[in-house]
Amino acid sequence: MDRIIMHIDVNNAFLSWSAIDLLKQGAKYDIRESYAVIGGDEEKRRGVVLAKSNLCKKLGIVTGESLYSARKKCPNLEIYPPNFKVYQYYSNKLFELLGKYTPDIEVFSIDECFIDYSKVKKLYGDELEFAYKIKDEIKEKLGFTVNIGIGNNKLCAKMASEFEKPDKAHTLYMDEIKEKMWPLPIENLLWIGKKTSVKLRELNINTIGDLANSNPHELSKYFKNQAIKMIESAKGIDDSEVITTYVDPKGISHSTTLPYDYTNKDEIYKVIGELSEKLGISLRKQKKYCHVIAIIIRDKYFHTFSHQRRLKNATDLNNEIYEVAKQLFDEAWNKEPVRLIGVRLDNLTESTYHQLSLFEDIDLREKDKKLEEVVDNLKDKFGHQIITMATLVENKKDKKN
DNA sequence: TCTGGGGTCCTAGGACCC
DNA sequence: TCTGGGGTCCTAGGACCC
Repeated sequence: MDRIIMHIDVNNAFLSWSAIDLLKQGAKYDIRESYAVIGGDEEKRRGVVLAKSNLCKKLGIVTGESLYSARKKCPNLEIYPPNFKVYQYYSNKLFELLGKYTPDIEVFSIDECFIDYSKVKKLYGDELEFAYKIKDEIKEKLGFTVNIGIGNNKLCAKMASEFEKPDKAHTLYMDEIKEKMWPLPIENLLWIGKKTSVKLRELNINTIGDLANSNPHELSKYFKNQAIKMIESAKGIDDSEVITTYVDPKGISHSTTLPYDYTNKDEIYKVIGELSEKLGISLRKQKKYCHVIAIIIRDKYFHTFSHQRRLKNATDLNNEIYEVAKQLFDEAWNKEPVRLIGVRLDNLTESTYHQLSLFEDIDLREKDKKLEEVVDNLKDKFGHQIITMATLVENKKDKKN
C-alpha cells in the first residue's frame, strides 16, 4: 500500500512567533504585515537575516544574507532580535497540538515535522481534508499559519509544503510529479543547493524534469555516486522512514563569532574555555562521552578550517575537553586574526568504562569528575554566572590587577 | 555596519595491516 | 631491483539542511 506522509512547516516561523509575542506585549501592529526581519546583533557581528516577512521576501531578501545587504534592498527595514525561548514555546505548542492526533510524528526541526498519515487515515479520513482542518486549527488556537504538504514519501511531502505559501495545503502524489514538480527550477529540489545547481545549469540541466530525464551514466562523470541519488530525487523517489523516536545526536558543538577579530592567545583560550565548559555540561547531562574533539577556526578572511583528534580515552570533563581543544588550536592556528572559534565533540557514546592509561591517577580523575558534578548542580540552582573554571577566574583576577 | 549557529552526510587521501 | 590490492580507521574539507 502507498504511504501517505505529511510535512508541516510553519510559515516564516521566527518572524511569526515574534509577531505574536510582540502583539501580546501590546505592540501596535503585526510585524508580519510590515517590512520586518528577525536578525542578529550587528554590533556583535552577527548581523544576518534569520527570518523575513512576506513583504521582505518579495523584495528579494533571503534568509542568511547580511542585514547590511538586506537594508540595501529595503532602506526602511525593521529589524527585531530573535527570542529563542519564545520560539521553543510555540514549537512545543505546535507539536503538542499535533500529538493529540497521532504519536507518529518526526520532529525535523524547531518549526517542521513529518507525520505518517497512513497509520491514522482510518481514524481521520481523507488526508487533504484533514490537512485543511489541522492548519485552520493551528491558526485559530495558536495564532500562526503553516503550510502542509502531502505525498507518498517524505521528499514529496516536503516539496509540496514549499508550493504556494502561506497558509496552504498541497498534494504531490507520485502521479503528480511530472505535472507539479518537473517544471520547477532545479534549485527548488531538496538537497540541490547553490554549488550543485550552478554545475547542473552548466550542463544545461535547468528544471527538475531535466534532471529526472538526464542520463545517469553521463551525470556520474560530474557527480560520482551522488548522480544516481539526485536523479531519484528528481523522480520523487525516496524510501526513508518517518522516525518517531528520539535519535541521539552524533556530535555536539558550540561556536561563537567574536565581537572583533582576536589575535591574543589568552583571549582566545578564554573563549575556548567557555565553549568547553558548555559542552562538558551538556555531555554530562546526556550521560555521554566523546571520543573525538575538534577545534573550528574562522579567520578574518572568512577562511574556515578545523583540526581534530581522536582521544585514547573518551571523556566528559570540561578540563580535559579544554586542554585538548587548546592544544588543537595551537597546532592549527595560522596566526591570522580570528573571527570565529568553535569546539565540537564527536563520536559520542554511552558511558563507557574509562580505560586508564599507564600513569594516570585514578583518584585524581574521580575527584575531577565529582567536582564537576557538584559544579553542575550549583549552576542548575544558582545560574551560570556563579562558577566558572579556575582558569577563567584567574583571567578575571589578572584583569583586575 | 557584510557574511549566525547547530547539525548530518559524503568524499578523498594517508596510514596501517594482512 | 620497480613498486599488488583490499579493508579499515582517521582526518580535513565540502555541501546541504534548518
